[in-house]
Amino acid sequence: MSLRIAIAAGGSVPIHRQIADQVCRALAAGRLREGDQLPSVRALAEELVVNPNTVARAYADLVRDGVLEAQPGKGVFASRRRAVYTKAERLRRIAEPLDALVNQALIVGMRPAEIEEALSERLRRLDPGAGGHRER
Amino acid sequence: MSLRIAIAAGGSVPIHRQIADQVCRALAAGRLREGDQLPSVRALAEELVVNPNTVARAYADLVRDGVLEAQPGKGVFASRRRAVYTKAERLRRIAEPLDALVNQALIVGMRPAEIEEALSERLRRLDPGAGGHRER
Amino acid sequence: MSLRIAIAAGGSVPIHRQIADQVCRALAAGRLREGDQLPSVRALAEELVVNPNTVARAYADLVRDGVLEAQPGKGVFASRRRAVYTKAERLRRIAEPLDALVNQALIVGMRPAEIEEALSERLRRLDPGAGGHRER
Amino acid sequence: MSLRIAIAAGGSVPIHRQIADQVCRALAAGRLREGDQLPSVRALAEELVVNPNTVARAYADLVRDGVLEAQPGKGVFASRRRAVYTKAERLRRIAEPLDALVNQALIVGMRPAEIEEALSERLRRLDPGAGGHRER
DNA sequence: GTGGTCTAGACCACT
DNA sequence: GTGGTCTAGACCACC
Repeated sequence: MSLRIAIAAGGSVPIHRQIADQVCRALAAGRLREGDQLPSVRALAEELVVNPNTVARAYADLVRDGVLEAQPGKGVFASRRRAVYTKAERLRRIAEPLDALVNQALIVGMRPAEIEEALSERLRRLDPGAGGHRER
Repeated sequence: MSLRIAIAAGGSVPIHRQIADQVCRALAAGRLREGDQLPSVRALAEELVVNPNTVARAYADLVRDGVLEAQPGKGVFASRRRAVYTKAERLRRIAEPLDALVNQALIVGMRPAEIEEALSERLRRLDPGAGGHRER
Repeated sequence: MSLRIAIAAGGSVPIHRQIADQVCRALAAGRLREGDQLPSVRALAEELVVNPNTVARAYADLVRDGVLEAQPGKGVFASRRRAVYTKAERLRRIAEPLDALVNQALIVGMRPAEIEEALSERLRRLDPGAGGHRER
Repeated sequence: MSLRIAIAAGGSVPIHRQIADQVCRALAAGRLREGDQLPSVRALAEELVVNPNTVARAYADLVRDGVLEAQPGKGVFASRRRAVYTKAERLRRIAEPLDALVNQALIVGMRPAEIEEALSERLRRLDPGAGGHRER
């Protein structure tokens, strides 16, 4: 399965958010294309060893945001209308997590160069490979 | 003394975290210097229209991280000696917000180089001159 | 599972600190092992006849120090990977209780050798034959 | 004056406790002998740049414990009846700070050998000469 | 006046 | 059910 979703149970990020994020990333990386059908709620829940409610919640959030489309009786599909942001809009949308990162880094005493290095290292480990978080 | 702390009530970020973050930013920006006294728990609580407990928690968290020092009966002060972690521990402590940033950036369609540029720009705006020299 | 936590109400040590300390001791003594689930906040609060907030604070402090891990909706668990400080930071973090011990020992008339012996004896009683650190 | 009291303002130990502790240590080290007169509350307060109330509190606590004796109109003197503890009693009296030290050390990840080394180092930096007049 | 602790009770998000 | 947050109000120790 090309979704390659990994759940990090130890962290503080809600599981439904992790699923939603990684679906979006699969979409952005091209592993999931417009119109593709996603695994059923129950199938994905079983694969991830997670409560079906949690998967349903993730799908519902994405449908609400227009990322996915639900066709009752058929399944859930990647939406055909993908949002495209201007550069300014992209920057605005990452402003909050960016601030959070910088703040936390300053608290633990990191210098700017070290923060940039940490980001580079993190991006290097991305690839089309599995989703970011370590597994437990 | 104006720390210019603003609370975003609607957001999902806890109030005590918002306070702590903005104290750190004031420290990093030089608006708050080592040894400076912070507003009292009660005063800041009244100014922000927030429960004193919430401010106390923000302060307590920063004291635990070595950013502030509390002298009961006197007040709370910006610490001189910042806590020192090993590099591995520093990385561990920013892993979560770093992942959050990368996730969000990928979702909105940013490429690695653009993410790094956004971070650099953010850091440049933060740094008042790297060593105590402000105002150029 | 019995953590055998006992609260000394009359003393000057805060309750949340007593709880945190005894969780650490259970961890060091092997009564609590990595990955084990701890009693829920509400359950432990009821058992100790203490406000849930107080237990929550003890748990939260240990989570911040990397001793425990909290999974909202699931429970609190003993962490696998302990926080790592530099040696200097470790010394800084025990400086205060170390001074308190030496002060008290000198007050009651103990000589250095006797203090060291008391510590050795205390450590021996703590570590039941685990002739070293535990590794994963 | 041979009391050589030093106040650490940054720590969490109350100032009156610091004063009382160091009077006891001066007594244990022989720098202060039975029957000696102590500096007046106001004199010591001025010397330490501390509120007189704080010094008075320290003296009062020591009088209550029988370490000092107050002679109204004359001053405060080191008590002639110094308590002598059996070894078991000494151990009992340091049990609490000893536990606090061990707990904190375990939290920050120190191994037994490292804790003992830290104590030795701390003791080495002490005033030598219990019962003598040796000054540093 | 200051910070620190504890209680009580409420609400939220997650599973 | 779980943990997390916030409010309200009280009490304490310290300076």
